[in-house]
Amino acid sequence: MANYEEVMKLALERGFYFPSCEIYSDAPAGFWEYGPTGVNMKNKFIELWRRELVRRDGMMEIDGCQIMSKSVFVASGHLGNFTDPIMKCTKCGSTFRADRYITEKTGENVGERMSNEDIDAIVKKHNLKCPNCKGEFGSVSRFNMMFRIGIGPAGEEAYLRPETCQTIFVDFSRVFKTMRGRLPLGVAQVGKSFRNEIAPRQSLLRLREFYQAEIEVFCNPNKLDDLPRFEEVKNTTLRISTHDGSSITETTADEAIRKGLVPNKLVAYYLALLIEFYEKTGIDVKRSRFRKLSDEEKAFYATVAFDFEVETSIGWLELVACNYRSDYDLKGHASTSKQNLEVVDPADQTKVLPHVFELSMGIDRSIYTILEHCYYEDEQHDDRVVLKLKPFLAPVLVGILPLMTKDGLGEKARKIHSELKLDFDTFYDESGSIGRRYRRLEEVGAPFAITIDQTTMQDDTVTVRHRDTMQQERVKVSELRQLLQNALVQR
RNA sequence: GCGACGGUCGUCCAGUUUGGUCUAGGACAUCAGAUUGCCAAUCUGGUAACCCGGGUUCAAAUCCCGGCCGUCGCACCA
Repeated sequence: MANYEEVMKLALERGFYFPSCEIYSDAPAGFWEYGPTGVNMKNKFIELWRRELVRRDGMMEIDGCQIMSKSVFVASGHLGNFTDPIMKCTKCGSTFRADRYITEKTGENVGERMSNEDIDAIVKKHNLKCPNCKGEFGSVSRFNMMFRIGIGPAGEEAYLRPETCQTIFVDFSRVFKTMRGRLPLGVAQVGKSFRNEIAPRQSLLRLREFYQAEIEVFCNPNKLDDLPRFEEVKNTTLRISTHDGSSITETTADEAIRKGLVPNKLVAYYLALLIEFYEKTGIDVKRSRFRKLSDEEKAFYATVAFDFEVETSIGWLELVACNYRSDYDLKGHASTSKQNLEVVDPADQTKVLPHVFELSMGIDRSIYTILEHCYYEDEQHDDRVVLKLKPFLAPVLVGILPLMTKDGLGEKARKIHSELKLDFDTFYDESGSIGRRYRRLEEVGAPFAITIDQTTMQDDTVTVRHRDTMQQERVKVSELRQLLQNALVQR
């Protein structure tokens, strides 16, 4: 079983990801870049997401801006709810969430939206001191996790979006009208989001700038169990856990509804699509769960929430937040923008403000988890490191290796390479021993290596070596294309 | 953001205690050549690093200060 350090080492050595601005000593934490292999794999991950979620369910994909006006975040609640009151000890510098600390110590109810002055007053009244050093607290200040941006010469207030979905909400009305939408309608988006985390940590797992793949399903709240396509997934297994993770119930989607574990068909349907998607990424879904969040854990906009979590070497890792956001967002944007965001449900010609169920996926965390779950040390063969990536996620699909360069094998291999390289991710390598070249390819997860030898010169066949088994078979050059194509389609 | 510990070739490590032979060493990786010709072989040669900035000193990888980053703990995680 791989651990975080081994994955990290592989990522650095093989160009999956590495720290941003690393040649400068003032490079801030929480920013990482994808290298050649990483970006290739990420693109393929997104393509799989498109195939298995967006196309499968007939969703519409948009690509919105990362900088959005202040009003958006007034409406979304991020400017109000996303600012935490913080107080700092003047002596030892320890910082605390003011509202939580006071409530815990005094039982007084301190809302996040209480003014700084009022909170200061409560601190004075109870004569609260720093629990670490008994020092005095300074006055309360605010910490907002959003990055503020000044637009144009006037520095007009705007923000980098803290979640991609806000562009979906503000675009919803136009997309629905112009694309002839019908509820329930999924609107999807891949892009970057930005959060000024206090303590970014563990490379791809908690970033300040990160990729999300979000799906917002707009639905008629009165028809959450009216979903014929639920039949497609009714037998799909869902693993649902209590909020503390103490027990996991494994049931079909159908049964999960009957047992009351999932509130309705719409939610069950999308959880099922999600788990079917993750199964195809190569993540071990037996080590996953949909954890039902308690009221305290839920985001401010969510009424029902499941976190899709996967077990990794550093514990359970949240990959997707599945929130039933009700009409929180559209209502907020409707009232702040003074636009009517209701739509007509053609089935009964009634107007309705759609509710939203979202699948908010962390791409970077998913990439990390795939790497960790696919990392394999083969003890049978000198502890060779193999990334058992699915062919359709592998940065290199096939390595093309002449056994040696003389006797025309090099030319022959380059010819085969040029016939394949436009349609497949290939890697040509003629340097060093054949064994070394095989091992290098395994480390970036290449499922196949084809070797050109003397026999090739006689009968136009090559050996195809399979990454996981190291088995080889002899294949006609003319059949390579079909073989590779089949591997990509296999799911 | 606080505290503890740490930061040397792509990776891992030696050197720091006691400043001087460090013009920074090794292993693996990588590149070139030779050799072999189906599983990290061998030989030869090469590329390649003291996190950044200041200070102390005749002399700093080594000591001091500040910053940045990392790991862990606390806190945080819409």
